[in-house]
Amino acid sequence: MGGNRVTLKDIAKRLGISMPTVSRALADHPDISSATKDRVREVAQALSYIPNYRARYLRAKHSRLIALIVPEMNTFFVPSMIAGINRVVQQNDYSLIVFQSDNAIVQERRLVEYCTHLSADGVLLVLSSETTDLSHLDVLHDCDIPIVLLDKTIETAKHTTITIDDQEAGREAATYLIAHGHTRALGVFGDQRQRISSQRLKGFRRGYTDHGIQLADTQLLRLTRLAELEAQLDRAFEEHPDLTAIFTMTDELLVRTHYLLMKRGIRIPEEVSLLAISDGEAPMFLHPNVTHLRHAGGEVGERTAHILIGMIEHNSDAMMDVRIRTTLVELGSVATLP
Amino acid sequence: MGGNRVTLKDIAKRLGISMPTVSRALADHPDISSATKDRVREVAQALSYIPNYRARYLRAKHSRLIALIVPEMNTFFVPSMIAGINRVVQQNDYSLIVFQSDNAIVQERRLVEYCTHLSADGVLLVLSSETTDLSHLDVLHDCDIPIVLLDKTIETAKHTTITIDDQEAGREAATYLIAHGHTRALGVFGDQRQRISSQRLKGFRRGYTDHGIQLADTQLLRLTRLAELEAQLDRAFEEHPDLTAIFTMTDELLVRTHYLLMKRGIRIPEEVSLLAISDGEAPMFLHPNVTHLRHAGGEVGERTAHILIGMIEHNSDAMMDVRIRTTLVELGSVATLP
DNA sequence: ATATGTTGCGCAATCGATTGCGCAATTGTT
DNA sequence: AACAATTGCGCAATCGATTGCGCAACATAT
Repeated sequence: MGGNRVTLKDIAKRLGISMPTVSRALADHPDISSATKDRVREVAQALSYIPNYRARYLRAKHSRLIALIVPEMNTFFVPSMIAGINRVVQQNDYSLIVFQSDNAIVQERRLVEYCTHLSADGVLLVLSSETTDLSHLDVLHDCDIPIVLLDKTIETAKHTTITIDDQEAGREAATYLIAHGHTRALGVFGDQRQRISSQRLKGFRRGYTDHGIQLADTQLLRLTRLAELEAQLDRAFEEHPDLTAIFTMTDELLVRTHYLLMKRGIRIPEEVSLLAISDGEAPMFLHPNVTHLRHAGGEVGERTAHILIGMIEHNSDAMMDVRIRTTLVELGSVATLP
Repeated sequence: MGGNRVTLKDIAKRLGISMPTVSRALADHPDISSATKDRVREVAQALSYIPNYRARYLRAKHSRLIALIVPEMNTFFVPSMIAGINRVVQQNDYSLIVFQSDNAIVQERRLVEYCTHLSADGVLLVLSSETTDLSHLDVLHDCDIPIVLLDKTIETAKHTTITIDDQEAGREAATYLIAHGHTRALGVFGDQRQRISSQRLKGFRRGYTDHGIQLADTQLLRLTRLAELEAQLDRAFEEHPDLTAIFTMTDELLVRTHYLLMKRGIRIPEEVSLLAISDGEAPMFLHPNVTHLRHAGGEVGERTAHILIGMIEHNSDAMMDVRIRTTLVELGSVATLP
């Protein structure tokens, strides 16, 4: 109930001047005398005036709003990625608004459309696992809203994407393990319908073949659901009782694999070494700390945000395909074999 | 560049009818003949018309937008809480927009104000650790925007809050440990300036005194930063070499405590038992699985969202103070002493 | 045939802030 | 003193969609 919001008109009436004058005074326009500006500011303060952004941005073409759509707020990676994005977005006087698609294409579509409703100035999108084509992004293009795909994407020639070089990271993992004598290893990967999973697997396998080692299919776990991990791992241990190392392509897989190793009473790294692609958080609270290829969410977020803001402000629609390199963090989970 | 957005006027012009008619046709207003409606819908489709929400909600008083402000996207709890909120929000045809205050009161203030700019219909707020009074929420009240505080709050008589019964949870933890013979225990708590920390500690201590056991101050760790944990834990083990159980008040503290126990080579639960208040995720990837008082983020989120939407739609400003009960999940980390 | 009711649509105002243009009052120039 | 330039401000239009009201055209009632 209570008094409706204070508007420019209220301030104008109170001072016996016109709305435009008040508007310009608050915007520090040179046409307005400083005496008037002071009086306006004082009254605005007293009435605790709050500008109506809907009205303001009805005229302006921009909204200074950047939207981020993620499949879900995962435990790992996503939080730090959001933090990184947020940092850059705020430094540039934009506001970040975060949506969650619940890994459902229908919701992703709905949210993308909603971004146009809000007239977001730009959109950051981490694709849902259901997304197989990008035609639902056309509306954004119609509205001239730049978009950047990050982390989880699919192949595209039309949109700017920012990922790590997944294949290269997989290969590096393999090379590292081989360099430490682990010729009999196991790789744990996610759903192969996702580019991120298939690329990392591909790189990992190639890393081994490059050194003349063929990995059997049973050495490359492909999980469609996390729940399958235990059974698949059991089988792998049965078929390859002599394996000396395990590589996991994400933190989610890492913590669960680590758990299952503990459960089996396997000592790390004495009996089995462990290597992961990781955000860097989980490796620090697992014992021993896990050697990993660091793929920092914060950095990905920051770079992505910079690029999007560049696109917004320079109105550029040049397509880019940025690959962020991972860095090796050596901790205590990989043993060197003779 | 390129064609600006399609507006009602474009559709009207194309059909030789007026804007209001188009508007009403799209809104399925009874005044409009179904023949006209069909033609309008067809053209709207063809031109891929997208309504401008800024303009629409400039007149309407509401925006169907609900804002959530969290200190940070933590690894634990927050993600599932957001998921829970999102579920209810969407069911009720609102959109959730998430902001992050980075645990800074200045940003929290800025974001609260931004909610008024956006004319959000309601605000959910998890207080930053720096927040000690709630005067910055007055602007929301001025704009008649209902607000609900959740999870991390401070004492307030003015605002609806939803938390778990922190003190009771702390007491239950103590009671459980005592019931299993753990008379010499250690509690690990966060910054005591936060209600959530002080209440849980208070309850835990009281749980022990209720059974005639006085806990020494060195048995109640109060961390202002996570980095202090190792040193404090070391000291505690020195002073209480005979302790048999550790309770951690959050997941963050749990995973790090678990790590430090592993590092010391302490076996759980044979040598030291472990109990936590937890979201339920971390306990499943630590070995052995950790017995905990379940404090599910999803449920908190859902209930909170329901309450806020109720406030929005019934325009009620009745103050509530909801306490959600935790449930005990017994896994393998607490031994029964003789 | 006149009065009354209904159907379908348009006019104009409105939401709150911004902006191009014009105009009066003041200051400066020669 | 006459003219030009500057200063400070207001009028009115604008952004895009919505809504109260009015008004034709047609159907129905008496």
